[in-house]
Formats: sequence, C-alpha cells, structure tokens
Amino acid sequence: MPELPEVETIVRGLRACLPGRRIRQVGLSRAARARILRTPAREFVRALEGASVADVRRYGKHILLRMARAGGRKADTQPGSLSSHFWWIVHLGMTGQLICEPSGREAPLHTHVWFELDVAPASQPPPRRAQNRDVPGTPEPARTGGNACPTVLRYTDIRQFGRMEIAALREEAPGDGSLPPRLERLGPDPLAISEAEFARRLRARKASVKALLLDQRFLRGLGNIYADECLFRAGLHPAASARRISPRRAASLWRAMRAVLQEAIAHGGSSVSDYRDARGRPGAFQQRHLVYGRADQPCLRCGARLRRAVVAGRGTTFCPCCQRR
DNA sequence: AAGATTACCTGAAGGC
DNA sequence: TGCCTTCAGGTAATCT
Repeated sequence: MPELPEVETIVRGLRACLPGRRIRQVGLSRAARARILRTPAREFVRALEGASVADVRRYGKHILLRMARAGGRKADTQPGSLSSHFWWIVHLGMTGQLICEPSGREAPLHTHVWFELDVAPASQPPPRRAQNRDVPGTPEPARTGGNACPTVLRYTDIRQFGRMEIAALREEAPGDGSLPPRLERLGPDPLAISEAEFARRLRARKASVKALLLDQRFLRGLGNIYADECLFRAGLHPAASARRISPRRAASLWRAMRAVLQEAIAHGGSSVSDYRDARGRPGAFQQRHLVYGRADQPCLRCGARLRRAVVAGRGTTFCPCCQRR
C-alpha cells in the first residue's frame, strides 16, 4: 500500500522524467469517470491536454503536480477556468500505480487513466541549423536524449480506491496556502514535525496511539504498515491511549518514526502486494519489516510469538512482550 | 465533538 | 473443480 515512503519514492521517480513534458492526450476508463476522477471528466481532460508538468512533490500520501499551461491569457478571460498554473492532485489509495514508460508496451489490466506525453514547446531547443528546413528532402533532425522519446504515463488501480483531481493554484498565496481546503486540513508531515510538537499533539488526544498514527489529520503520510513498525520499535502497545504516553515514550516514538520512514525511503518503500515505483519496480523494505505481516512468527527482539489484533478497525501486529500499554 | 463504524472495490485464500 | 465467504486497507460519510 502506498504510504509516505512509497509515495516519496514514486515522486522522486516522476521528478526524474516528467518536468518539462507536455500532455498531448488523456484517456479515461469508465471506472475513472465514475469513481477515480473527482473533477468532471470533461474539465479534467480540458485542463490537462496541452499542459506541461512544472514540478512534482509529495504532500502526505498525495502526489502534487504543478502544471503549466502555455498561453494562460485565454484561460484568464474565461470565468471559472484555470489560470496558467494549476494543481493536478493524485492519491493512489490502496493499489494505485503511476508508471512512466516508453509508449508501445501494452497497457496492463486495470489501467484507468493514461497520458500521452511529448516535450513541452518551451523546453525544445531552437533548431540550430534552420537552413536544413529549407532543403527539400532533409528530414527533421531527430531529438536525442531521454526526454525526447514517446512516453506514456499510466495510472492503474485494481481496487479503484485512488483519486485524481484538478485544483486551482493561487500563485499569490503564501507557502502551500493554495492547496484545496481538504488537503489544508491534514496534519504535519511526520518527517518535518518537531519532537516537542509531536509530544504536545499526542498529549492532547485520548484515542489509541495507533488510531492517531493512522489519522491523516493528526500526521499526514503514515498507514498501517509503518504505524505498526513505528510502534514496535518504540516499544508501545498499539491500543495505548495517547494522553497516557510518557514523555520518554513519546520521544522514542518520534525517533522510531523518523528512522523507519527514512530507512524505508532508502530501500524504495515496501512492496507487500501491488506497490511499484514510477518505473514499475518493487521496493525492498518489506524484507526488513519487524512486525507487519509476521503474525504468529517469533519476535525478532525477544522471541515471543507476535500477536494479531484489531485496533482502530485495522489489522495490527505487535509483540505482547516488547509492547506494553 | 471526538471517537467508532461502515461503504466503497477487486483479488487471493480457505472451506466444503 | 467450483462456488461461496472472508479478508486486505485509505478515505469519507455516517453513526454514537
């Protein structure tokens, strides 16, 4: 499942191939129109076709693509339409994949949105030897380099829990203040929050610590895998009430969270079932999970049998010996 | 109002 | 062999 480390890995991959590219054509499945797109399909296609990617970044588990549209002048005159820059926002849900590859390969099953890409006009170098164009029979000089080959970006999603939308970007807004309100309501990034702020937010809540780690309004980016891994490494019982966690344990959880996420990013994320990076490759961190997916196996720290329980409505694996309330 | 529960999806796995 | 049920979980809507 794509959580923070998986989305970060995908974003880094997309950043290596997308900026400077222009979307020539957009294709949509029936399921994409019915469920995945949160922007009306006509509006979605009209915004993206002809637009080019300026920047790719991660926001929690969301992928934010800052899009640029040449000749924004026309759009500015149309009420309600997008200006020269706008957001294209992707959430991969449970099984979403965003894979960039040379066109020609057959689209996999459950491909719901696809984008034919070419090179944005602004990034094309002007022809050096213009006189060639005037010589009959001289072919256009082929553009060389990885950025020139025909490319397709495909969104595939077996369970169709992913979401995609277009949102306005107000360039005058400070910081990320231009994001849609739904995203503005999310909590801080787990890799950016300070230890003191994390402890303060924990103390203010009485829900189970596992429920909070999964709550995107508390912290943006953790999911079931990394919540379990963080709690084990911090020696915290998943059902422990957050407000009862000692300052020492809160500090330990903060450190565990940063260590696990950074280690997972370094290994390209966890491929439990469907996750693939922007080039279609699996991650390797699943081999280093200490608890997730290891129920009934011995704890790698103390040897006790790892238990499985439902906490905060989610399957939770923990060590009854190392993780006390 | 915070916390808990459920619906949305498809594929894999287990029972009979 | 094949049909049925259950489970997996991120988010949003609904309930207590």
